[in-house]
Amino acid sequence: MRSDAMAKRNALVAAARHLYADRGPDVPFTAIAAEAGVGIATLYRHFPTRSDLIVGIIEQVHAEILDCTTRCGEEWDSHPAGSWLRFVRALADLRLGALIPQLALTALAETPPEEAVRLRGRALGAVGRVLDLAKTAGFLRREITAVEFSLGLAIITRPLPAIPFSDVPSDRSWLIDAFVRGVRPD
Amino acid sequence: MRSDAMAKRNALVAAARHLYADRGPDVPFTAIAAEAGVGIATLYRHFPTRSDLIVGIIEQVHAEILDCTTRCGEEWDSHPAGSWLRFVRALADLRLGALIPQLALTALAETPPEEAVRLRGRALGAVGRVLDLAKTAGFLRREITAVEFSLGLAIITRPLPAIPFSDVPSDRSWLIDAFVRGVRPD
DNA sequence: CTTAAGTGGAGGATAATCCTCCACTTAAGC
DNA sequence: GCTTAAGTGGAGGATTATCCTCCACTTAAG
Repeated sequence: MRSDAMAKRNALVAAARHLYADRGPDVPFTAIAAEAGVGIATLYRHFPTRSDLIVGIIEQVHAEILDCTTRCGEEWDSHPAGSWLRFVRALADLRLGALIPQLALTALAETPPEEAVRLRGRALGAVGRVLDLAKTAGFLRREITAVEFSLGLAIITRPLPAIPFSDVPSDRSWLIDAFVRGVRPD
Repeated sequence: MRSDAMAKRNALVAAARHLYADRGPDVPFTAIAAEAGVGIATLYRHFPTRSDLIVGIIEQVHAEILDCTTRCGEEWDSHPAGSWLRFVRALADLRLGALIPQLALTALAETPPEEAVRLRGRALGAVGRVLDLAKTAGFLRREITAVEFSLGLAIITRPLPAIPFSDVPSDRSWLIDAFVRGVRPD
């Protein structure tokens, strides 16, 4: 693949991820191409279908999740409590919630992209290993599974549509902290 | 208003509320009319614009919120802890989250319907009064506001699109319970 | 310099919803 | 019953939006 083509491919994934989070699952292809600063034909060349594009995003997110779990595993022994909090916050920062409708889309596609399913499985496994550490350390109730935990975090970081009531807080770190406290054993 | 007209109006609000929760903010008018078992003309007669329909839903939800706060206030003195838990769960059962995109829609409308703004204010006030009881009783951190609390509950009860991974749990009461624990003072 | 990979964006094809219009139905009062 | 005005259904033209192909043009890389 030519180097300029690769750069544009990456720009497209980034643009798509950003717009999906911002505007929901129906962003027109033209908007994604425009955001990436390329023509529509380029988008179609790299990602013939929406599914292909979403798989591209999932690959990127998958790599970031593995980063989080790896870093957490390395830090764990020296500062378990700090590691745990950082891990949850880092996972929250990935804004997994923005992907919820996209995951639904891929899963509902005629041909469920097995690449996406594989990556999902690996990410859940890695998160599960961190959760085991947390359970042993007493930071997390034993009955909470990796799917539940990740989905919970995704739900509370899911982007809201713009709600122009001035009193609606945009910062959600208090909710994430409440989540961390709420999943602790009594 | 003729009695049959009134019945159809109510059916339309119920149908719209149900479909909005199920299918998101873009449900076509034809689907709402069909769900309510009436013709499109009837929908347009009662609710000339989408905003009117949404205000209708908000009126219904508003009444239900006041029910919750009133009941909670009456029970409070005999069983504070039980009242509090029931209140939060009842509020969660209203699935306020399903309204999030609709609220955004009304607020973004050219003419923000002041009726909706008024009802929102009253509901927030009533919830705030219950939260004050809870703060005094030590169930809730003092710094959490009525808007934050309601939004938090809305966020965690917001409907997910259908995600056909068999391991995704549909029950969310564990999240609500974690929320209740998470908002307690240390 | 050559050339094949890569690109842009106009525009026809397709799809979906909106919302009006008017002949028909029915509740409710007499 | 009968009258009548409120209420109703749903077909279909108007409008809007996105999809996705096509081909002449550009450019990286040897």
